Amino acid sequence: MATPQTLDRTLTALADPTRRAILQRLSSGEARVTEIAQPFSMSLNAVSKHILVLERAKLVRRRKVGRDHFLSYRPEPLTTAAEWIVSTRSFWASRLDALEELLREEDATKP
Amino acid sequence: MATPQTLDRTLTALADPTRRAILQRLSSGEARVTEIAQPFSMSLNAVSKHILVLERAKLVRRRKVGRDHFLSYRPEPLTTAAEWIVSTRSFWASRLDALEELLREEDATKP
DNA sequence: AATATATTCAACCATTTGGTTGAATGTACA
DNA sequence: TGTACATTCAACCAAATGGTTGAATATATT
Repeated sequence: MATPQTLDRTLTALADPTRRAILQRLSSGEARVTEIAQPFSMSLNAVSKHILVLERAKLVRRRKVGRDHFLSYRPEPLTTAAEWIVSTRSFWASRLDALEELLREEDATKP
Repeated sequence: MATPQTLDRTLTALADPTRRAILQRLSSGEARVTEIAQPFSMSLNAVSKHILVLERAKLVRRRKVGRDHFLSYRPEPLTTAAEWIVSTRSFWASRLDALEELLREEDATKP
C-alpha cells in the first residue's frame, strides 16, 4: 500500500552505509547476528541496533533457533521504494529506459 | 560512479517526507522557494534548509534569476539508487519481474 | 550445577537533524 | 531614495541517531 510511514522506514533504513552493507551481506544468504557483526569495527551492540532498524523496516526477518537468531533479507519493501521513484519520475521518462535496460542486463548476467 | 557518499546523500535526502513532497512538487515543473514552501505548515526557513539538502544530493538544481531562485528536479541520482537496489537483489529475482512490469505500466499510462 | 555463548536491554554520551526566530543580503519597484 | 520582497545566514533548541559500556536473559555444553 506504500503508506508514507512504510516508505519512511524503508528509506531511513537504507540511508546508512552500515545497514546497506548488512543487507548486501544478507543478500547472499542467512546469517546470525555475530556473523554479521564480525567484519565491522563497531561493537556487537551497535550492529544489533542496526539490525533492529532493518527489521522494523521489514527489510530483514528474524528466525530464532535456540540462542541463535538467523537473519534473512526481505526485499519486498524495495519494491515500494521503487514505486515511489516511478511515480515521481514525470519528466524523467528518458531515464526510465536506462533503468529498464539496467534491470534487464542484470537479469541476463545473474540467472 | 555511485560512490557510497553519493548514495548516502541521495537516500538520506529521500528519507524525509517533506523532502519527498518537495520533489514531487518539482516533478511537475520548476518553482521558486516561496512557492514550494507555501503548502507546508512550517517556516520558509525550514523549507529552505530542506531544499539545501536536496541540492547537496543533486536531486534539485537552482537557477537564480534576480532575487528569485528557481528550483528544478534532477532525477539522475535516483538511477544510482536504483543501481544499488538491483545490485543487492540477488534472490530478489522473482520481485524483479514485478518491478519491470510496473515500470512498463507506468510508461503506458503516462506517455 | 557451573560455565560459556548468543543476544538483547538499559543507561549514557556526542553529534546530527529538523525545526524555530531574528538579522543580513540582494533585488525590484514606487 | 526608500520600501517591499525573496532568500539565506546565524544562533539556538529539542529530539533523534549512532555509538559506547555493563548488566540481564536465555540457551548450550561440560
